[in-house]
Amino acid sequence: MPGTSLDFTARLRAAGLRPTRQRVALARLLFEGGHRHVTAESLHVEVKSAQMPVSLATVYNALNQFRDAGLLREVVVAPGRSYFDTNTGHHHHFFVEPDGALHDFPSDKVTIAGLPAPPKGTRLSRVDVIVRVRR
Amino acid sequence: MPGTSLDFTARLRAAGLRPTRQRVALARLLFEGGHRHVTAESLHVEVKSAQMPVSLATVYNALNQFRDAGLLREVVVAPGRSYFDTNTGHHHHFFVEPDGALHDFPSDKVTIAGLPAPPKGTRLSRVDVIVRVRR
DNA sequence: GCAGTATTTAGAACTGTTCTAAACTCCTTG
DNA sequence: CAAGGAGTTTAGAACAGTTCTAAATACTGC
Ligand SMILES: [Mn+2]
Ligand SMILES: [Mn+2]
Ligand SMILES: [Zn+2]
Ligand SMILES: [Zn+2]
Repeated sequence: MPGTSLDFTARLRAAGLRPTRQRVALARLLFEGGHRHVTAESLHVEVKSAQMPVSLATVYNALNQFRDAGLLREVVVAPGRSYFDTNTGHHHHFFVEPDGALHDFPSDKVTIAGLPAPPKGTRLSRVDVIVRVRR
Repeated sequence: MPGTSLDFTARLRAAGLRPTRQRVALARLLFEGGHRHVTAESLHVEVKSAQMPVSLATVYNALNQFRDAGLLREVVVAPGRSYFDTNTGHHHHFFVEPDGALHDFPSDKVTIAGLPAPPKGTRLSRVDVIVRVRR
């Protein structure tokens, strides 16, 4: 029976997180469809309107834990608000201002050549490309 | 007499901003040396310790006005804090985590090929490349 | 100099996020 | 199939960064 909470229970356990009612509900919203970009506030609204009340603090806790567990990645594109991205693979973003909408694009067709070497004493961690667009 | 506040007075006036004592002091700190990346808080500390007390609200006002006038550009790389960049030309950034240090690199040696077309109904505004590195 | 508008300022307000500590729940063990 | 205990949730307080308010002050054009 696909789409069941059993999947998420196992997935959370594998990530070292107890599959609580709240985390399973959030994981289902986040992971059962296609890739998503949410903010804490938007996910909180969503989980509340799905007859599944979860406190805002728990939404923040879960997003941070999911990110730390590698289930989500955090995207910083605008001041004062973090996006969480269910697509943890290599990819980049369009950011539509002023809406705040994020759209993925695959990084494998994009070639970035000529990047200088990291500053002395540092190792490369990630390259983010943010293509800002306007209506 | 180079390095005088006269330069900044003229530059502010040209940007449509009255050259007040506070704005001239901030402009001097920002623009008289090489390119810089500051936060409101860091600039506030700096201007205070230069026997030139300016309120934090004024630092925020000035940074936003300088940015709106095209004298600065705002860089968003970390949640909860904005950087302001005196280098308004085309360039990209190394971001050293967890220090929060920003380093410029020129964009003219970097080639980004294969970027997809902007989403329907949007125009390209800017492409930001952030190379995140760790110690 | 004066008038009038722009600017500055301290402090309040606001937003997004984290913290606190008490209540609750999952899970292991007996 | 209890407890018991560690992990989790929660409301609300606290916090950090930023913006707002409205009264005082400083530029500027006359
Ligand atoms: Mn965080
Ligand atoms: Mn701003
Ligand atoms: Zn994404
Ligand atoms: Zn820069």
